[in-house]
Amino acid sequence: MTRTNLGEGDRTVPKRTGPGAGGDASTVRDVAARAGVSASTVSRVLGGTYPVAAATRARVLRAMRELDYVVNAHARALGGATNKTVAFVVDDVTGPFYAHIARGVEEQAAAEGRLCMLCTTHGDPQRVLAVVETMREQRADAVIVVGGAWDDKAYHQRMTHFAHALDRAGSRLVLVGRPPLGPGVPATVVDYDNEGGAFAMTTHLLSGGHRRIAYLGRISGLSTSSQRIRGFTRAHELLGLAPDPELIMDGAFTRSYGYRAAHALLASGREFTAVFAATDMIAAGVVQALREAGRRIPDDIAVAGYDDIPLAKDVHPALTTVNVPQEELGRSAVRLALHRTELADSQHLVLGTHVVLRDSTRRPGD
Amino acid sequence: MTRTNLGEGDRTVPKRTGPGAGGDASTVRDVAARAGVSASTVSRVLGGTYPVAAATRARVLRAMRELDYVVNAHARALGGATNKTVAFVVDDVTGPFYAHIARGVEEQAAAEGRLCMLCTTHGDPQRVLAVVETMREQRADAVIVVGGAWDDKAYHQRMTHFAHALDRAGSRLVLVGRPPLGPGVPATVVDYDNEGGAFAMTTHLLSGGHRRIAYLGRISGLSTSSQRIRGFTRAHELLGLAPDPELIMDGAFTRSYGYRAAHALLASGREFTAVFAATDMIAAGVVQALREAGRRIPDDIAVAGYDDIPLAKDVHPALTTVNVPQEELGRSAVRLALHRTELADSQHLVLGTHVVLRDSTRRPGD
DNA sequence: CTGAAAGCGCTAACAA
DNA sequence: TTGTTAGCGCTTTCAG
Repeated sequence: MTRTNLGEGDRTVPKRTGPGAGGDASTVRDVAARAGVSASTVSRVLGGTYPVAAATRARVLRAMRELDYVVNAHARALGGATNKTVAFVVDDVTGPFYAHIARGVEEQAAAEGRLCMLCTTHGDPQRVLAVVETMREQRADAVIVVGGAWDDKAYHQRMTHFAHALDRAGSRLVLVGRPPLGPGVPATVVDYDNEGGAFAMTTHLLSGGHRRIAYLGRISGLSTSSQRIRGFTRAHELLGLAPDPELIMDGAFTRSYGYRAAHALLASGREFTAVFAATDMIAAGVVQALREAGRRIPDDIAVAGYDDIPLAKDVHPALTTVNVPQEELGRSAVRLALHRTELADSQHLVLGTHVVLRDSTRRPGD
Repeated sequence: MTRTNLGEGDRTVPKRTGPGAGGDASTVRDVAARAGVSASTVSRVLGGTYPVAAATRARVLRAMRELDYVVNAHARALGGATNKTVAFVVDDVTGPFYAHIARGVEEQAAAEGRLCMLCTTHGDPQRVLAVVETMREQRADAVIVVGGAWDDKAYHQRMTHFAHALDRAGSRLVLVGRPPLGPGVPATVVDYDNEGGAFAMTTHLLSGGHRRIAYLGRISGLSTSSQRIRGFTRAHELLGLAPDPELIMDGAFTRSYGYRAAHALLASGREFTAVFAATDMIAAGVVQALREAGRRIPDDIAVAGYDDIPLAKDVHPALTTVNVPQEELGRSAVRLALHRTELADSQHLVLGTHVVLRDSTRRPGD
């Protein structure tokens, strides 16, 4: 409450250069002085990787404790090239899908002795570019960018440029859930089988007897979307069928979009017996809309999602969905970025996906 | 695919000191040389806050572009005291509650021109301590710690120590959703009205005619819990009632705990007409268990949660809960840490909470 | 085993 | 308006 300006009584308070000022942390030299050694010796104790007499080391350690010394990470980073930092660039931490990838990234980073910088871009390509640039300034060991890529020429070029720039600086660009930038571009890609998942799910629905399946999601611009659509279409074709273009609805990856689209679909009078939502979030909106309209799930209409976020289990009925190994994506991203001895300069890892069967597509009798 | 080792053709590739090596970014001096000026001039162009002849500036800017120059954030931070960085320490980004606070922190940090470092501690007090120490090394402008505090003497002392150490270094410790460390400790506290929310919710249930309300949550050790219990109890006392200790179940803040506890409660044969879950996560588990047991919500048993995470709307029936302004908590934390001119050294901000009425407690006829 | 000296890349006096 | 000179705190040769 009241400030004790009487001071002096405080233990372990290091030298106060000027009165009142902040930013007066103690340095190696302070420690050295107190321990009666040179700065280099203190540094050697800090590093640990050098022979120092036990007695000396003890004196130094004590001095450090007494002065409450902590190294200055910046000074340290200035000498060496790296900051022991991994940057994580994502649209929005609030989405469970990204949050789980973030967890994987953070955990692996911690396991590898790296700190994790988090930046969000709110779906703005310009901000992605800006943020990656900032990470170059920070000399991050790796820059991990998650989320759909934009089909924009200039954007693509800038990212390619960053990939080269980071590479030159001994760092690494990692793209998670995005298509590669192209051959020869030094970037690691960690992806999951988007098309395969969509294919498997569509096959599951078709084999359940569904013939008119609505697809709800964001169609254009995002690479993720086109892959899922391709799987959706391919599954149809394998049975000599073709999806009805009228049932493919373009929108956003949000709950509210699913809600609105489902209502619109019902209002349109178009027939359909199943909905394949491009994300679980969309599916949750769909479920709500169908329930409000008095349609039973899965009896009247089956609903399937994509991603397998925790929400899928909370929706009622529980959502059949495509599992994406989110945490593993994050972990792999860090691991590959930090140890890229193995493969060539352009690594490309694709993790598997699989259908998780729950109640929202269960046929009566199953 | 194949590396073009023919090189030399590459435009804008800066000087390569040794062959093959990484970490050869260009520096102010490189730029200066190329632009035919001194390093200071380049620095002035970088800073912007200093008169430089238009022609000179143009030459410098061009040189920077040609060399693909980016400042070294560490070198810059070494001069000044700060890294323009805010640290965010949290149990687990995967929880929606924390994720939303994280979003607030990240957004406000970005708005204030700060980068955001993310660290997770997985409920381990030791890791909190370690992480805060690391953030001291990073010279973060602010260290924001979120989540329940532990009633541990040594832990408390260490945190108090860090508060002083950070303060001395011109930085700031911010505690979000935790009790203050004590008077005179230079830390900012951003909290929300835990007790008030629990009180309001309990009052709501009592006024709905419920007399035997079960409370499920983590009771011991965490400050958050005891405050909520206090509100729960106080609401009873106001009506001359007292909660039945048999209905207060100690566990964890997880979905699976809610699920297990609800089943156990039913199996125990104890009577109750409402469940007040300490978090929405717990409530989700409770809802599932009750549904499995064939109890109707809210007709047989009413369920209420706490936090108002998005999940509350997805559960069926939608969850009555206590809204906590998560993003605002995060934003306030950053804002207060960065501009703490106003109040005394020990700031304490308490944000309000309020009951959000949904279906899970709706009485027939409401 | 320890100290002295140089320098990482940048900024900020102090001159010119 | 611009250049010169000194460090910021640490690591790291190179001597001793």
